[in-house]
Amino acid sequence: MSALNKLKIEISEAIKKLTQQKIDPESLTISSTRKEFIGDYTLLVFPLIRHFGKKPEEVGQLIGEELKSNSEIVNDFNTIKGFLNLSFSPQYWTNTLQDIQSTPDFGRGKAKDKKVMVEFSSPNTNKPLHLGHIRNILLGWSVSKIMDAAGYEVITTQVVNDRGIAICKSMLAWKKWGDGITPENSNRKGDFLVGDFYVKFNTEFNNEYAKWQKTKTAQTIFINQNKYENENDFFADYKNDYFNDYSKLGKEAREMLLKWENKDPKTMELWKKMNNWVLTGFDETYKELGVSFTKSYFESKTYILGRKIVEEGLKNNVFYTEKDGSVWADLTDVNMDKKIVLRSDGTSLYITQDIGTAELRYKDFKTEKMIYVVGDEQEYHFKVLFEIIKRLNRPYADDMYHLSYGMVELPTGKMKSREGKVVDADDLIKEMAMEAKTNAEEKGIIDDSNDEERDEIYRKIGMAALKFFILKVNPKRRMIFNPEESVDLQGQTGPYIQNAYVRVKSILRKSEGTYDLNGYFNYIDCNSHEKSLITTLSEFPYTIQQAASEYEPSLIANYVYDLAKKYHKYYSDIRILGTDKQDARNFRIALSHTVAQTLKKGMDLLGIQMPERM
RNA sequence: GGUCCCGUAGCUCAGCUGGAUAGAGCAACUGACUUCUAAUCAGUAGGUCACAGGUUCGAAUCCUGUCGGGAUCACCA
Repeated sequence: MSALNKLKIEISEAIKKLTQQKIDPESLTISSTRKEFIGDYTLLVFPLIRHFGKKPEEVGQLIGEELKSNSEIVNDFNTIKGFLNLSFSPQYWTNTLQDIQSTPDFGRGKAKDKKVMVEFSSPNTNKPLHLGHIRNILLGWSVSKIMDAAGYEVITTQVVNDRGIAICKSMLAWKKWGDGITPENSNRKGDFLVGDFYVKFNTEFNNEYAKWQKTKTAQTIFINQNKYENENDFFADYKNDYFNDYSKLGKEAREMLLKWENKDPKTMELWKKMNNWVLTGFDETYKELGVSFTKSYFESKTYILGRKIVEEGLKNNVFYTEKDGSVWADLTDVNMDKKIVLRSDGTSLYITQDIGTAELRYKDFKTEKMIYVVGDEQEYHFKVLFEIIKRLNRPYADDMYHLSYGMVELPTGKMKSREGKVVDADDLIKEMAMEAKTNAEEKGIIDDSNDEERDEIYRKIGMAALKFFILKVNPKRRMIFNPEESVDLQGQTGPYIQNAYVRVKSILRKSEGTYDLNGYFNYIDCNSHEKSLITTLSEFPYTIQQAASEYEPSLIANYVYDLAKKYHKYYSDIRILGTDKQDARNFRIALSHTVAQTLKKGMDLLGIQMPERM
């Protein structure tokens, strides 16, 4: 990039010389020249013609001649219509490669002296992590890596929803039908075991509900409403009311929640036990995914937070009290509704909790920037939350962002964990590694390593396929995930990029001791592949900054793919080691080496590891 | 109904602040491994960028409207 900036300044100086007009170098549009034309970079002259009062081609000609005689970088040019194609001096390319190669942390932004918190995952403790969580976790982790590379200090957090009616359902079912089963005595992973009972509860509840629907009470209720004509439609919609008003199981679950809130010792004991099963299970899954958290927050400890801030806000007229004692924020002046922040009985809500958690995190880490990775169904919630925090005048209020992403659906429709209709994260991870293995065995590759090493490689390949598949698309898009078909190992995929890296590693192994990574500085014979690779390499820092400012891992994914693609092409077109000229050989190896390093760094930003061979 | 997101090749997706003939991958068909790893490369075919207007020298990109898909609008989380 620095060379491009230099070029822009040279151009603006040339324009000044020719027209006496000052032009902001940043306003110039320069892009790499399309391969159909001769040149390396292209300046768009259309926006400049008004300063000259001449035709685009004449303007291009004038600027081109000026650059050719005075610029350090440009040594030739041609104009086509309003496009000024500039060719760079041979030395430019070796210099640029040398710059990149000699910068160990190439790509990293300057330290920004600002802490950013990324919250992601945030699971419930009543069931295992599934495909939906995977998208959330991968996005969150990648964004945190990107922020880090862009120069922020990053804190990763999750808020574990370990309380409420859902976990009580699992607890109740375990008590009723569990017969003392544990992860240890059943050899079932803890989060799955608890999830089994969540499903069990719902199955039993549905049975109970189905029976009840035939009773006189139920039929009377159905007849007395006039919204639904169809009985099934009505009862589908009435489920929640049934749970709260008539269900025996519902009543038991609510009683359990009440006991929990009153800290009944036996209930607390069971709750702690089952939560631990789940959390231990989650940790394993996180480890498999390669993610970790600076700190985990638990709702059981934070759900009362925020009330104090609400009281403070009441004094400052951010909120007002209704007649029944409930507390509200009136956001109608910014086109939002009124929002309740404290119930009439004084208890807090989801939003109250979020206000409190944000404050707690600020106290813990002094994070002035907060990113919440949460599904797009909560967009309105976060809009409201951010507005309220702004009105409360918190120090972190100005830099809060909801990274919202679309739902992951199966070909059969939405996932429903209550019905057990999900793709579990663990299963998916295993399947991916299996597929990588099958694929490799069919091809008969990876021979010179032992079983353990091989399994590790398959795991890396499988995870790369999965992670890349999810991260390469814009988060806002909904995605339909077909477990059988979605994740390829060929083409625009994680393994494709790993393969480019592995090819370089293989070359380096084969040629060890026969090259000098610094022995090419006078080499001036770059071909078009090499120029294109160097250009792409030099865009890495810019891509990171852009990905950070847009919270967009897909930009990195596309960048890395582009670089790998160019390298594969280069590799098949030119034999890296097939030259006797020492400086050419050094140059090609150094270039390959730098590409490999950049691929590795880029993939790391996606949370993807590189194997040394595959 | 209000607000927000999405709509680009049969399928999955790129397309940066408007710029040259809209690009990849998968699937289909052709070719290339005695030569640095073929999880690769080269090629053929596949497009009314949902639709209609507008702004501009120039629009997939910006604006308005329409259509289609989704989300959301709780004293649930």
